[in-house]
Amino acid sequence: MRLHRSFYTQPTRQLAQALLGCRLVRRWQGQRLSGRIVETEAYLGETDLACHAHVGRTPRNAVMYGKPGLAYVYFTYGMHWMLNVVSEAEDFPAAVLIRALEPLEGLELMQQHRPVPHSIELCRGPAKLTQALRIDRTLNGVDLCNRQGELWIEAGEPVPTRSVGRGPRVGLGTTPEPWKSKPWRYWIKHNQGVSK
DNA sequence: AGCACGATTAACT
DNA sequence: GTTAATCGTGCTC
Repeated sequence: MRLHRSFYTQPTRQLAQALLGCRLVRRWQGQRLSGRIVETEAYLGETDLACHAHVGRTPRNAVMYGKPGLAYVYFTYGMHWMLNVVSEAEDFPAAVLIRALEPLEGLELMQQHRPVPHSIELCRGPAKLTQALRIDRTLNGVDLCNRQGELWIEAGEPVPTRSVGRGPRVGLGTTPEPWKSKPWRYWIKHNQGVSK
């Protein structure tokens, strides 16, 4: 069952933790490609200088101002796509970046999209999982709650708080403090699918 | 019209 | 540890 809209209206950091253990599903050529979410990051509105919305509303980040439960997919470094889930209320620009999955279904197709020696490496990174699941600009703005959609999230075994690791977000480069060090990255402790 | 840079990855030394 | 790959975006001129 697809997660209901109300799930995505949670406060963003809470949602980032609640998404751990859930199953991200992509329908591709009639088959299911899926993985368990094991690592996320929260991006929290215009005041968060690490968030794309810190410059205000632009054509690129407009989806983040939309309904909770939309997919915000953006292009970066000239070659990579990143998947985010829009959170909280409409007009408040916040989202959760999905950074890593533990592959569950459709591993053979994922290997065709992204050949690797061991299946645990298929989705161990934000740009790796979008390659493996064939997520790109065509999915920017799609509604994860739409019954007809080709991308959605299903509930999983909840992860107890004691099993959730936290730390600073990755790759922020020139983002000023204190935003650069806010511990808004979450992962499942001791999980092999978490990115390096 | 031109520029600097990025929520990364893989392939180097 | 360092760096090239590669191009859309937002800002300056």
